[in-house]
Amino acid sequence: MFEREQQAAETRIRAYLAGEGLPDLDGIQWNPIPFNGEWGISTSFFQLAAQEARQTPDLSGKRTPVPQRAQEIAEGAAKTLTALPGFGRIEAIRGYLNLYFSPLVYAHQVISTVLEGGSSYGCGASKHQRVMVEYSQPNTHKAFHVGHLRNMILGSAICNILECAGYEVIRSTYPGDIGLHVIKWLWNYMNFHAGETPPPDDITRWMGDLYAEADRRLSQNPDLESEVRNLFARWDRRDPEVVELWVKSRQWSLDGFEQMYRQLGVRFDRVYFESEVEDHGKTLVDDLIGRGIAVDERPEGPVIVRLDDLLGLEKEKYRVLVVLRSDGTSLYATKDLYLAILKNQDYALDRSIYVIDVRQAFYMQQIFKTLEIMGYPWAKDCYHLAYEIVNLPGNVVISSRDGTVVLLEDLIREATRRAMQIVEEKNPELTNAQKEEVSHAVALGALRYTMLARDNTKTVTFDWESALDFNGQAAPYVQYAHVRACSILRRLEAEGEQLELSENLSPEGFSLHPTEIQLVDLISRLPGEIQRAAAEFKPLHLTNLAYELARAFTDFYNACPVLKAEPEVRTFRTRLVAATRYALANSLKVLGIHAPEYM
RNA sequence: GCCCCCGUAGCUCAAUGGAUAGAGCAGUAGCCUUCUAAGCUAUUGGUUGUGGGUUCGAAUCCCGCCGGGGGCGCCA
Repeated sequence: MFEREQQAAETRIRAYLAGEGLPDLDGIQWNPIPFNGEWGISTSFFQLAAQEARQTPDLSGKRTPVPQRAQEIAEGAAKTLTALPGFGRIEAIRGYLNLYFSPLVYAHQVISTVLEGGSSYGCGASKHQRVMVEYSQPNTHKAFHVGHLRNMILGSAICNILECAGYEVIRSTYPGDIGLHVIKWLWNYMNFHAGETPPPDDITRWMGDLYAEADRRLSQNPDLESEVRNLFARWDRRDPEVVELWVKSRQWSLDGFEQMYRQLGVRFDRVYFESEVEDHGKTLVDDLIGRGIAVDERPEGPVIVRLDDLLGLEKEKYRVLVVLRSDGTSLYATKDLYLAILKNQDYALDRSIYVIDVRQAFYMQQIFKTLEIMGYPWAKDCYHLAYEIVNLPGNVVISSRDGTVVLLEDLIREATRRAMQIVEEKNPELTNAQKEEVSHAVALGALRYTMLARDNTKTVTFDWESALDFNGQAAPYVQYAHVRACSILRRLEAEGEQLELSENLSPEGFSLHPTEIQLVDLISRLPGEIQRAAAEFKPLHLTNLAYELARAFTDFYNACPVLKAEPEVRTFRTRLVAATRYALANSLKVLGIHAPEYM
């Protein structure tokens, strides 16, 4: 945020190094000083000292050790950095050069920047790049369970983060609306549930129940398999009766999904149906055979792409990708290859992100490599954002077959119920509508935060107790800090006070409390952390920052009264509270967590 | 057999190659005439799985080993 001042310091340091005949650095690496209570940036000279030692051989055998030499350089640099605008104290310690900002000057600068940016503080300028994020690939006609949750939460958060960072984001979803599971469902419906419609507020459970029932009937009585095969054949002929029911029941599923998407803050700009890309995928495979990329082993074998052979690799790496079954029916690969092409045709993408669990990592590499071999230059801009799966305690994999599923709607309902209990207890004077709003924000926020506050590569173990734990390092703590900030501002307004948020112009009148400096420091990091989270696809950086912000604000809240402060201090703190509220609200917003004004 | 991921406090997890490895939970002892106690304070807790290497400096990068999980020609 203070590039100008930093630049000035950098120029002076490099001038000093040149004057001393020391090797020049490509650029100076600045880090925040990792101690509380003061605020500044630091750089170290170990690298420089080590480089110097390498360049000039030590003949006497009594050269200064690197750490000590780094300290000498730091001290020398510190001496030349007198009267540096914007900085107060300067110190050289243990090889590090620490430049401390003049707290009030910078605090004002940070706060003003936040208040000007308002609800868009933290977001970056447009990068003029268009990126598609595909996430949520549920099967229609089946249940939605907590295993799907991480994908949706991660995908939607990544979209928000990329958007805030300055990318144009296209959110896409890829429902599995065809296949054996759909036929089974249709068979069960036609034979045992004809004419029924799903309960409007519990569609997905009903759809899932009917699927489970179909599965049960068929496994209990293998003779019925032929009926299902028969129905599949009718579907293949596009029998109008079957197609009509398929369209209608698919819509039920989609309506049910939409209900959950809305609650979870998930939305899409484009829906790609599996049914939409299947035929084109098969045509594409023909094309691949014609071009000699794919080998047609039918009828004895499937159509395959020998990736290692095509790439001339000695050691196995990409192996063999099967792109069409020996009976000519399609596979995931058939469709995924065409889908990738379609996405680029539709939107001329600069990047294409796939949010899919890590078990598909190898498969995704095969797909991208095949696209590269096909000659698509954008293949290198495809990226598989892999995340680890959600397990149940004892490393039990969630499976609808084993009956280990926790339905998403049950989880959301239970979380909301639990949150409502706590709201009733903590804040009974709220209206019923307010309680509803708060418990929803808390429950969904807690679920989202827990999922996002874990590195993508780490498995999540789902258990009810920790999923519904609203204490400690969790969304409600951050939300509560936001509520307190809102509360202070509300009281100021209620006192008839004009919220004096314009520049406070007497920076000499008082000094800042350490909690204020800490808070300002964290607020100033939001734009950088958003860029980092976008670059690394890690919402974790923002859950960390949001929590630290909340904690810093709570410390400030306990240490620094606002309403009862002296007028000048009170004005400063009011501005600081207003800035904190934006920083908290904005970081929660990109995480897809609602920031309530009361709770 | 080959490839990928993980291993940090009793538990769940953090930590751009950088200064004293940090939080939460659980435990113990306290704090509501105060801007909301969904909070705060104090306190306990570590050979960062293990052995080498690179580096001025390694939880972080490289190699080996141990333990756990996942993937590898017609599942999705």
